[in-house]
Amino acid sequence: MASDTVWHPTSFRTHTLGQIQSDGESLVGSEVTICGYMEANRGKGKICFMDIRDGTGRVQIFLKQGGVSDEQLEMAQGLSRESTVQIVGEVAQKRPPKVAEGEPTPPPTYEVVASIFTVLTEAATPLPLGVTDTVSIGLDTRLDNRFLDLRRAHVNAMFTLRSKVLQYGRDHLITEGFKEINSPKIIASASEGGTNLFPMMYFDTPAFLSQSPQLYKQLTILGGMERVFEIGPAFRAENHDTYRHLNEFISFDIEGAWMNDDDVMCVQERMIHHIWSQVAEHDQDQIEIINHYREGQGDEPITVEVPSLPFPRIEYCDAIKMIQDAGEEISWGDDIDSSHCDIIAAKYPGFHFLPRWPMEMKPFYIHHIPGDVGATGEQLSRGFDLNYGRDEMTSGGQREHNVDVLEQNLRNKGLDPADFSFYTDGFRYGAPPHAGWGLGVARLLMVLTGSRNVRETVLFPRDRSRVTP
RNA sequence: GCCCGUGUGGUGUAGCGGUUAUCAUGAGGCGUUGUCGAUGCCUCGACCCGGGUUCGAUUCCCGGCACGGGCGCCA
Repeated sequence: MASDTVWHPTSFRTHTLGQIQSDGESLVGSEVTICGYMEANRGKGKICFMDIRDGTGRVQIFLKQGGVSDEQLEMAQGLSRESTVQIVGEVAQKRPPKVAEGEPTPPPTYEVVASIFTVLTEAATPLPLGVTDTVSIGLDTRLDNRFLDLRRAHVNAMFTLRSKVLQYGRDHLITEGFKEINSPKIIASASEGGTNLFPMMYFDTPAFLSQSPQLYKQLTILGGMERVFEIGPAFRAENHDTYRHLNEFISFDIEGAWMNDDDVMCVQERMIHHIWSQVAEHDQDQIEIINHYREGQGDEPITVEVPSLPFPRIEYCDAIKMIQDAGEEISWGDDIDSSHCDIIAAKYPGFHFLPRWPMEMKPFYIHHIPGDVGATGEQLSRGFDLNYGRDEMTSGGQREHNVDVLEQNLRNKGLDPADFSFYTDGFRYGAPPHAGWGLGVARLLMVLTGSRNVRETVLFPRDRSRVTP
């Protein structure tokens, strides 16, 4: 729980469980009203111990005959796990658990001795998945029952970290003068050829779900906003089905005026450095929760290693050579696929940029400097990727700001400039050189949390076969 | 879309041409208990669907569906 959070009392509780854990000493003897999910209950007969959990922590409730009514005691003892309860009671120091000879005495912890016990809602049994059970659970079962899966400590920690990552990234960009924007997600035409779009009807007009804020963030730059960013959804109707692809994902996008590809790569590495530093400084508790779970599963613990700056830059030409030297069949102009990325990742296991891709492989809006050619004399672009290990995190680059070149690029891709007039018109009245990138939030979270599947880091993932819940 | 694999209690698993279908977790009951991975005893709960081979199929074969892994695709 963030120490600077102010938890105001609500109609249902005077204190959070986190407050009782952390401020227990000063609360001893005072009456509190608390709420939570019942995680476990022990004891029959004259007493009952109950562990309850809310979004901030866990506390033990002690119920005894005479302390609460017999009816309430019986209800507590027979209550199913994950039922929600409300307790009025007095904070007390827990009796320390028995420790083996020679073991250090644990620090004092606090419990609530109940005087009024109320069941808010009773959970059905059996649970579709055990919130505290140690058995592992298939991802499909978890996603079908995400509302329960999310109650598991390490899953909750993952999404707490996700929130923090977005917060730190946002904070950093704001300190560099970026302003947050929102662009439309219902669009009339493709942002470019290639990617498949989800079609829809916008009243009587055919329309699509947006695959990228690309063209809109550029129009905002042309409008003089100088530096902008957006955290929003992108939709792609691709038939891919892998651990790292989804059909709806959250993209962290920036665009800045008077910048080239090198400049925005620097923005990106500073931002990632800031996020990792902040997590390492403030969120070790969440990392430890995840590691506690990983330990139980026999997985290596994760560590937040703040990457050093600058990130390595491996230009496309050098990457191709590196792959060829490893004995792979690849030639200039080929895409660098996952198995090739493994070769690069062997030498550069962390974050690394891959700048200067061939112009013919990049979309029409990417800038190129005429005469800036690769080893084979082919035109290079000012587009780049950011990878972590084998996985692509980001695509970015400097954008073409000359409208004549832009229209020629469209024609070179077999597209009709007339279809993009809503976009190209923005360049006719003075356009600053500018650059930007789009970062996959879920993929970044995979790196941070050690997840092996992107679905783990998305609350309700949308893949080729899943639209519910 | 292609290739490979898997489908067994609520959950996660073991196993087999004829079994009382294994274990863990869970659920229900009784007892004990300032417990804390509560505990002792008892009980409950499963072979994805359809077809075929066979005296007999959860097991073998075919099809379907679902899921997993890999690839392709992908700003």
